[in-house]
Amino acid sequence: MRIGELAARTGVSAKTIRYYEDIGLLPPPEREPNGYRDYGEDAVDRLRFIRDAQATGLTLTEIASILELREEGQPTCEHVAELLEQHLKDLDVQIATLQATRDHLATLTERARRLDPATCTDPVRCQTIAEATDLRVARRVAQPQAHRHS
Amino acid sequence: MRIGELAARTGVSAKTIRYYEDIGLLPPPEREPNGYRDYGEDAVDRLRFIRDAQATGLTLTEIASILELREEGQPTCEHVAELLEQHLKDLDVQIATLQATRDHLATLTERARRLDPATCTDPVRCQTIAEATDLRVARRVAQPQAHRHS
DNA sequence: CTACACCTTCCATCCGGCTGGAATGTCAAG
DNA sequence: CTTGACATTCCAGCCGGATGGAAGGTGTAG
Repeated sequence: MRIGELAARTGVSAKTIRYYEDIGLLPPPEREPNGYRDYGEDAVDRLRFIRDAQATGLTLTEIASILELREEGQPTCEHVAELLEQHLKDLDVQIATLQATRDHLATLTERARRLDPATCTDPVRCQTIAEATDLRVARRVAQPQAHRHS
Repeated sequence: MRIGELAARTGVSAKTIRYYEDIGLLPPPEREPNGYRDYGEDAVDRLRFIRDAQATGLTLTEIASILELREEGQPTCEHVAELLEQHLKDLDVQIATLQATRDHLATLTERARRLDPATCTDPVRCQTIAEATDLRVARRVAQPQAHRHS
């Protein structure tokens, strides 16, 4: 498939896909005779894996190492294994923190809800927040396959 | 207390504390006659809250809005409440995703561990990863109060 | 033919979140 | 008094992770 289709199917922009290739996160795909990139099904999996791993807080560089390990079935390096184990520990901590902060936020939310919502004095700020929220959701939540596709 | 002590007690650098003040995340503290910032105990709480909230994926701008809500007991804006509720939903999704990816990574880790660790061929990369790991831990995990304090 | 969607590369820019460093001030200890 | 640790402001730069846009090639449909 071409880059556009891959983008549509993963929710990752063509721009970003090329960028991932540049930084070594995606292997250079075959090219059609005209020079267009030609991806196989595996690229879809790989991109989804990247998105998920990214959502857990791994950097793109770290993800690249993991993918190397995954694809070669080879230990590129002892440190990759350590990285993974460390990250697992981090994840457990993070999950716990999330739960705790979730509760904290829940309290605040309740309070917010009990107060008069008509006193919005700063529409600019509000707008900013609304946008930020959208962005955050878009960038962090793993898209199954459907997406608002401009 | 002065900025240095606050930094030591929270694990947030003095530099970063001033930066937070600049962007409105921390209220400008009192000043000693000599101009030095003079913080109260609440600053410690506030910084810890910021770190936790940040660990859940909120941006600093979003955190600023929440803190405003928290401190004024006022609904700055309807959208802040929406932000919080949305974020709670996000958190639940995120926690689930983390668990799932955690398992995925655990599998990879096991695989990594079963393979020969002696074949490390790319020390530069390894170094990078090691550093990245340190950074990641430092920046994301909420410090209780102890920390490796350069 | 030409319009149009789609692809290519390349280079610049943006954003969030810091961080470094210069130039200067304050103050307690030796 | 000077030295040293700490503080101040201000401005520049960095990193990760993209994103924008120019300038151009391709290929099918009308």
